[in-house]
Amino acid sequence: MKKTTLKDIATHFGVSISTVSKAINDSHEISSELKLKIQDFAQEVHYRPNHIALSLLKKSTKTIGVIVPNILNYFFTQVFYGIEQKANSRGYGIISCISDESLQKERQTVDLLSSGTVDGIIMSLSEETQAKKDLTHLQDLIENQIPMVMFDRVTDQLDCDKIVVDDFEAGYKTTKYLVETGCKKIAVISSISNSSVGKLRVAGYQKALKEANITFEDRLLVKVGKKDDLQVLIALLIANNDVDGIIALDEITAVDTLNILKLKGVQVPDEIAVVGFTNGRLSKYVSPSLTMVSQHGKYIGELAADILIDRIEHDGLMPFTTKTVKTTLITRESTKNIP
Amino acid sequence: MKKTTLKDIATHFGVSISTVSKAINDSHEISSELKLKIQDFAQEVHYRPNHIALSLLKKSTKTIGVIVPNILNYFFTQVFYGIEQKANSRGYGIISCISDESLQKERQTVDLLSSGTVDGIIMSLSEETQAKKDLTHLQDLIENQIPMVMFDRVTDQLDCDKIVVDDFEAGYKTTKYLVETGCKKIAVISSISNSSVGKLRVAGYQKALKEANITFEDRLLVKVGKKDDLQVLIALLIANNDVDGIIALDEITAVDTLNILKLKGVQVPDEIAVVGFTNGRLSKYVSPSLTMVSQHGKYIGELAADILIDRIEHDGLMPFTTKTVKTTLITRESTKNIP
DNA sequence: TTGAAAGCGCTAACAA
DNA sequence: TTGTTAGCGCTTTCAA
Repeated sequence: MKKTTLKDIATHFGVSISTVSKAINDSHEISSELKLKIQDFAQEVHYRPNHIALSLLKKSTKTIGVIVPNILNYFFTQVFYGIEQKANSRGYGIISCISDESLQKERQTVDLLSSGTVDGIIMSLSEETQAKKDLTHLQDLIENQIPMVMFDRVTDQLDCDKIVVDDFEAGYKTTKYLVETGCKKIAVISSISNSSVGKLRVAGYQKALKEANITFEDRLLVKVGKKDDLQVLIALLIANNDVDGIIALDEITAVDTLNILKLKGVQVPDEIAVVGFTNGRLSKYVSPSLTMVSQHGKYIGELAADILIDRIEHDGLMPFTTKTVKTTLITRESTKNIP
Repeated sequence: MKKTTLKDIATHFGVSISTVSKAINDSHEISSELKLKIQDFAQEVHYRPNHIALSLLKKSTKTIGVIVPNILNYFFTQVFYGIEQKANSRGYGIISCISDESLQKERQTVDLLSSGTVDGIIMSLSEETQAKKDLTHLQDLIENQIPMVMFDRVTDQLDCDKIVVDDFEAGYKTTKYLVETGCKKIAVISSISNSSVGKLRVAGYQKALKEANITFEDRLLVKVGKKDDLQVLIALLIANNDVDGIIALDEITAVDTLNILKLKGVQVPDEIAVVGFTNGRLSKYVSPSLTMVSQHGKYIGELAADILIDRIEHDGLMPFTTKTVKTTLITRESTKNIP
């Protein structure tokens, strides 16, 4: 038993297709008697209007495309969740793509989405895209007038709505907090040193240092690559026995750092305080539990969906906006209290 | 500048639409001269065939629907990732829905997907659906001949391909392992006691007990609900000072249990060993690191996608199969070694 | 080598 | 109150 169409119903009743269409859409043009019969029958055979046909006709698919670089990252999972929730509540489905931090896959994905499949796109740039600064695929998108909102990993090169985390302020705030709790030598461990996000956090960190009259030292800015051994880098970092605070720019690094410190017999937070970014599931379960910067992923997702759908529906020659979402510092056991 | 269509190109060259179509599809029917001109132009204006129109024509959307109960659960995230990867590599997009453990949302979602949007569906039942045993929405799906593969939380009531984790064996294996490391009083803490999955794990646990000549005690089977206080339940459980092993049926509960035990000054694993289900990110970062049962989420996702796409493409009156994926016990510090 | 026409499933303007 | 027609963008016979 294949999908029932209007035509099937029409022939069944010996009426025209448009009559059935109208009946099913409860049009006043149809006699209530016929309408009832048709509606009952439609129910019976589980008639569902073909979404594809409607999309073609209306030139609107009621779905939005979402491209995230990495779904296993809790922040992105949260954003994704927020988007799904909000989109759904506003009657949109979402087709989701994971760029896997790869430019090539991002391109392929954009290609797929730009062929009429979605009414708009929400995305965050892949690492590779940010590194290589190749945005042609996205420029095409914008030329083609496909509404897009970018979040978190955005770029100035593109004209569209954006939502960014206030990473500068987050870096600033975090550093300032550490300073206030008495830290004098604060290091940063970054696994994302060539992303816009990473740079902003470091800039905020530097500003806070300056305000506290602490001179920035290059050796305190630790960049870890995929194949670097964090353990070695940290050993090096704390060899002088002077570092008393560490800011890790992602959750895993934060937890790793914590464990390495514990392993080395360093007291956290008394000897070294630790703060991490992304308030995921790990942070509150380790001990000592980690003070973290929450980026409010779910909220960002909801916001992105709202902005995109607003633009799709009321269209809009509204100017593009960039919303900045402030982070929240969630203090736990890995930092000392402000005296 | 809106989307270019075949018609636009046709009028631009003063030829017919079908000519353009053929030219773009590199048909031999068209003179290579014209073909080249058209292809070049198409390139220039970024022509992309409208995916929706093609779907309507071909009655195939090249996308599959995925319904997971809860994306914030690491196991599901992993499965999701596996599906995305595999589907993508086979030329399919995925439209994703989160049922949020709610029957109503699952129904709504199935509704959306069954209107021609997808060529097939991969899903895991929501908690509520399993509890209420209301499967009418899914029966409709199957009647409508929409290929579906269920994973993890499946049901006997539905005739389709299935992938299950060997939860019985996992429960058995885990318990047996604890017994072999010397545990005599093994408790189970279950947050999913009315799911098929939970029941199977407990059954495996009971079998292992029996084989070890340990009588099953009801008080050792702790069911925790959403609003129960785990701390109280555990206090109660270990009041007798005889429990020496705990199996937690999900990751969060495992970590919580571990922390509560540590808080109470219980030595893990010496006094009480702890094993948890779902080898997510938490387990290896807590200390002592947790021995966990890995369900191979990503693999399950890939498998599901493969099975579904095979069925979609070679169609198939092939009989439905149920694949069972064995779990792996990843031993870490929270359990003792087998002597 | 090119084009006309039909049709995928549906809606909407217009006729009857 | 019902039906006819055109058309969304595309492919595919079949005819020219």
